[in-house]
Amino acid sequence: MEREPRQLYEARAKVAKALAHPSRLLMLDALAEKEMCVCDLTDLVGADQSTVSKHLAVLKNAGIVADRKEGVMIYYRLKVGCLRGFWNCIEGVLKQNLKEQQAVMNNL
Amino acid sequence: MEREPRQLYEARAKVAKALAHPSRLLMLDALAEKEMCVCDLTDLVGADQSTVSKHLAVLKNAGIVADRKEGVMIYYRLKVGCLRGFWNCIEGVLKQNLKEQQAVMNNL
DNA sequence: CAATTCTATGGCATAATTGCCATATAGGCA
DNA sequence: TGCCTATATGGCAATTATGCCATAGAATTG
Repeated sequence: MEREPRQLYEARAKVAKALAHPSRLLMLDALAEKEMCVCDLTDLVGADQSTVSKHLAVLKNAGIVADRKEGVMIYYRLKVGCLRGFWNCIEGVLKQNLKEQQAVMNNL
Repeated sequence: MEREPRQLYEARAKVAKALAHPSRLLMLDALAEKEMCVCDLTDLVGADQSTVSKHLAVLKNAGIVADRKEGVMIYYRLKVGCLRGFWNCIEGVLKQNLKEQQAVMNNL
């Protein structure tokens, strides 16, 4: 039962950190449908363009998205297909937690 | 194409934040095999016991682990089954990224 | 009860993240 | 060339995360 090297967990943590922000998760959800330029994503998120640009840099650096230049605009696209299923599973668990908590409240 | 409410992304971000630390990921990997007490996890991680306790509180608060008291000891167990598959997928993507980067380096 | 062990919490210093402003860079167009 | 648009980056202040120490609480044992 060898534990895997610390390096692996730092790599994973980098990905998890990139996911750990509501605006970035919102953008990823949008990018799951189609690629979008920074201007589109800026409208979507409703933050300063420089802020969105930095968020995208985080996602790109983590390997979660890729970009493509077309004229002046830069289009970002999702590179990872595991997110939808992952969040479905997580949300299932959290919903179950809620039910259990409510059951406790009701003295079940 | 309604976007889901901001609340959802904050809930997801909370889970992602809980995952965003190498020590916590190491513990989760260990807990995937069997439940462990705080003392076991403290040995595993090699940090101060109070630090490990706080990490566990983060995981518990995010709904990722649950605990059980037995005498003086508190056993933590994994509550979420999606992690193994998620990291497999992520690591597959990252490995692919590496290959592509190397190909670029070799002027393919 | 006293002593010991296991775990959680408060407090604090350090480090990392976040978001905006200002500015730089680059492409498109007159 | 000059101007406009789209994007990225530097810098800074405010917030949040991290980790250790000291300590508190709870169960066990003598």
